[in-house]
Amino acid sequence: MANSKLYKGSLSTIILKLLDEEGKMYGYEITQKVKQLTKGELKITEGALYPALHKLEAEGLLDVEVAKVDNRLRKYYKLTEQGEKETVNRLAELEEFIRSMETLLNPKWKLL
Amino acid sequence: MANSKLYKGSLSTIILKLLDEEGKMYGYEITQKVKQLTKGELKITEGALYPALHKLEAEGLLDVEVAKVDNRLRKYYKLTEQGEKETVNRLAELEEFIRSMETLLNPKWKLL
DNA sequence: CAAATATACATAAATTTCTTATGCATAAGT
DNA sequence: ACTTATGCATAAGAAATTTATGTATATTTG
Repeated sequence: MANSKLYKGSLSTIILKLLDEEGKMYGYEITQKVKQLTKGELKITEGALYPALHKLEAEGLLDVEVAKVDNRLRKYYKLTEQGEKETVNRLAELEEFIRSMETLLNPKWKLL
Repeated sequence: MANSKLYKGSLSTIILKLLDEEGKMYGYEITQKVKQLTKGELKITEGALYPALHKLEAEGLLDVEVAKVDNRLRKYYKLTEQGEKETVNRLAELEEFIRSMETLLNPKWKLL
């Protein structure tokens, strides 16, 4: 996998948001969903994803449930109650960041 | 200084964009400008800013010019020709990232 | 006028987060 | 048979930042 440009810090928020929308997902599914939704612009690498999932779980924001499909293992993650609250916070933070970036990138202030 | 949430990777692009708009700026001025434009949402710390400026200079994207104002030192930075080209690229990348994030955060896809 | 704040640069240690490189295993396509 | 897709995982290294300092001058404030 080559370039993706994720801007460090946004990954866990993306995960939380997807789980909030989809209810439950497993790791591989998340990588494919992000690739599909962003038309290949964002590629979540496994080396980033799995540690991130484990961390979110350790923080008590995710619950895991193991399933076996076609003799292959899947680990389904879903938000805990605490995870849902934290999702709200992180989304607000990320959206605030995006608004700030747009302010900087669309310099209406140049006119002032 | 407390929270700012810069999302690693965006700092150098912010610097390049500001210099593209303002022509030339010195470090401290950049921190204040970002704080002002984002109404305090984004705070560039000095520990991040100065190494970033030095790196951009080392990469040949910035030129420096030292000035003394009120017996205090200022290092004015401005884009080199190469810096102007690179600014275009990095802005495009960052805007692409923002579009991707908005796709993920505003799930019209939930309706599909 | 002494102390605090603002201006202005800088660097180093530690932390966080990610990339790259592996590794294992099963299923499906060619 | 071989490659690609599915599915998990970890470790080493790189990159970008935070936090903590350090130095120095100017201005504001009690």
